[in-house]
Amino acid sequence: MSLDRRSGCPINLSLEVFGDRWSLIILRDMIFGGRRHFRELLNGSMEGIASNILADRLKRLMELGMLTKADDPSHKQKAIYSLTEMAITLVPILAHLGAWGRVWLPTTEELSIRAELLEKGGPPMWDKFMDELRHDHLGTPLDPASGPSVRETLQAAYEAVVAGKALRASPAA
Amino acid sequence: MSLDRRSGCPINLSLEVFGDRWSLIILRDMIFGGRRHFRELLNGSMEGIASNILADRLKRLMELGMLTKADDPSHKQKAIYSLTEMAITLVPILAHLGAWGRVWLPTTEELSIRAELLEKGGPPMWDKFMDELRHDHLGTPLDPASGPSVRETLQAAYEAVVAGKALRASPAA
DNA sequence: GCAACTGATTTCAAAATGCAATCAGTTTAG
DNA sequence: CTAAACTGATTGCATTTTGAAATCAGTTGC
Repeated sequence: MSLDRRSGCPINLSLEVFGDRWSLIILRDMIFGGRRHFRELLNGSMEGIASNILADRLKRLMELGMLTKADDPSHKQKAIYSLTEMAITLVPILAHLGAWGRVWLPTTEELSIRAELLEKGGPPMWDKFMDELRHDHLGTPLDPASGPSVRETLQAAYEAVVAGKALRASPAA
Repeated sequence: MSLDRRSGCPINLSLEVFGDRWSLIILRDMIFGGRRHFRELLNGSMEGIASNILADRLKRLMELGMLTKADDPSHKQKAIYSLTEMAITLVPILAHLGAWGRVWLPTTEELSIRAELLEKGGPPMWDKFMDELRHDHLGTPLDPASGPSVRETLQAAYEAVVAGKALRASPAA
C-alpha cells in the first residue's frame, strides 16, 4: 500500500489514495458512524477489519493528510482520530457511490436507506452534512438553527427500517 | 479479486466491484479514451497495466455485468469490449473523483483539464456524455443537433494544454 | 511463407492480506 | 491493592494477490 504516483491523472491519483478494500470503509465508518477511536472502528466494522490492517490504514490515511490523531483527555492511551477537510469533501463521492451501489448491486434494505436519503437530499444535504462534520472534527462553528443533524436523521431512518423489518418478521409484538 | 459480499452496504459493495488499483483505470480509458480493444487498453494505458492483469480484470468486469464482449467483424481474433448501462452510469462518480483529485492531489496540468471541464459542465454535461456513450456502446439513437461530442471537447482541451505547454517550453516555434 | 498482430496464459518472485496471539501501559471494579 | 478489562497497536505466519516477462496459438497483411 504505497503511493506509486503512476501518473498525474486525477482519477488515478484518487485511486491510489483509496483504491483498496479498506481505506474507504474506515472513512465511511468515521463519517456516517461517527467513530473516532481505534476500538470503535475495529469492533464496529461490519466487514470485520483486522487490527493490523486497521492500524496500517489509519497510519497511511494520516500520512496522506486525510486524518489527524489527538490525545483523548479521558484516557492517556486513547487517541481520537479526526477527519481533515480533505476527507470531509469525500461526502459527495460517498453519496454517489452509495446511490450507484443501491441501483446496481444486491444491497440490504436497512443498509441502503441512508444512501437513498442522501441521494434524495442532494447537494444541499451533503453541504449540511459536511458542515456538521467540520464542526465535529475541525471545531468550526455551526449554524444553530439547522434542526436535527444529518447523521441523526440517517441513523433514525436506519433504525426505523430495522424496526419495521423485525415487525414484519414477527408481528406478534 | 473475488466478490466477497462482506456486507450489504452500498458503499462496501461498490468497493468490492472497483475497489482495486486497475478496474476503474480500465473503465476510465474506455469511457474517456474511447478504447475498445485489448491492445488499445494494454498499450494506451498511461499507468502501464500488465497483460495478465488486464485480461483478468476484463473477465471480472464482464462477470460483474459492467462490460460485454463481441467479435470484431474485421478480424476473427479481435474482440470489441462495450460498456453496459451499469458502467456508463459511473460517469458522475468519475467526474466527482476527478474533481476531488484535482483539488487535493498533485495532478498534472494536462491530465486534469478534462476533470476541470467535466466539473464545470456539471450534471447536464455528464448526461450528454452518458448519452453519447450509450450511442457508441449500446447503439441507442443520439440527438443529432447536439454539436461536438463531449469526448471530442475534452480531448481538444487536453491537446490545447499540451500544445500550450510545448510552446512555453520552447517558444522558438 | 513469414513477420506482425490478435487476446490471452504461464511462470515465478514479491508484496499484500488476514487471522491469532501477543504486547505494554491505563483504567476500573471489587 | 490487585486482578480484570481495556487502550492502541505489533508480531508471526500461512494464504492470496500482484506484476513483469516470457510465451502461446490462431489470424492477418504482405
